[in-house]
Amino acid sequence: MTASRSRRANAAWESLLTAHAALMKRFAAEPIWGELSMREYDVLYTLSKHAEPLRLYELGRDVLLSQPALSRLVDRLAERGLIERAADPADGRGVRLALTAAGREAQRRVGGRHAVDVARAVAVLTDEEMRQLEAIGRKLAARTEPSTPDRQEASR
Amino acid sequence: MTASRSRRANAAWESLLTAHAALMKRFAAEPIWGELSMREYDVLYTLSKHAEPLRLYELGRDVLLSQPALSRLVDRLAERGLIERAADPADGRGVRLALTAAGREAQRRVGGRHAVDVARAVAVLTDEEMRQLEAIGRKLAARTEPSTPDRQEASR
DNA sequence: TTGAGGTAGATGCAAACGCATGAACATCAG
DNA sequence: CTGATGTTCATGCGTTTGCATCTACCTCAA
Repeated sequence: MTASRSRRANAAWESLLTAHAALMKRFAAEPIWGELSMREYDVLYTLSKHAEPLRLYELGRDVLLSQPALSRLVDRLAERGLIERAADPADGRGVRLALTAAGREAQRRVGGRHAVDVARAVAVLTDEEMRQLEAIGRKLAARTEPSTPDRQEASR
Repeated sequence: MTASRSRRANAAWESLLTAHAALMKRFAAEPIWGELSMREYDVLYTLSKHAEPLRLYELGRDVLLSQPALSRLVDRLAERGLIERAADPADGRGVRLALTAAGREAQRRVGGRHAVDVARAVAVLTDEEMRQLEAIGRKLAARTEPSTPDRQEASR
């Protein structure tokens, strides 16, 4: 990897970070969330994308939260009747998480309003840029297998 | 705004969110951070980008953290000798925040290692995509003035 | 079949966070 | 000059988070 390519990569990542922070703040300031925090909405949204119940660790892939924090967040949402926990018949350790009717309704209600704000914020991009961003995000999120396996031992 | 454009905008934003979460997790798992949390590094990095001391609220624009949380994070970094707080002579309310020598050194040490990981993660993109991402991020972060000023009153 | 090692999720606890609010200063109309 | 309003940062307090660890279960070689 050349130095200029590394510099460009870091500039691109910083740009993504800045945009993420700026838009997250803008969205958080919108009066659309009702009694859901953005993180809670994130969990409900992730569940709403899947027809099948999700395992906790599957949720954890999408939500930027530690496993214990996610476990307790799911706790609270279950106590509030928005999520249903069920034991996984195929794996005695696991749980199957699904939206309840109330949870789905809450996700739809908030999600509809949030989508409007997202569309407004992203509207500064051209259609072409939106397509580019979607493609770039997909490539970045795709797990790259460790090209240098000895990185594992490089731990402190 | 057409419905298809809104859908594309939301897909693009979700793609950005997913990439952000995936890469943040990957970076957090790297054994490069020493005694700095990623948020602490973020603050040190932001300060390192500016020659002049920063005000707390200026830091807050870049760091995704509430003002009280940022105030206390700065507290801790100052106690550890990485940041210097000084009263702002031009504004009795404000503080001027700057890296100490130790803070700059810590930022450089961790930043150098982190940049390698960033470059590796972003290397899945072509040069052209890196440029696109940088441009897109810049456009998204640029504050769009409220096109519909009556949104202010639409608060609950 | 068994037991060693791995994985999924829950829990104790200290640290950190967000919300509401306070204190100090700045600004500006009258 | 003065008081009303806005801004900047700090602090009290209840909630949430992360780290370390625990329990329960799964997997698989011997």
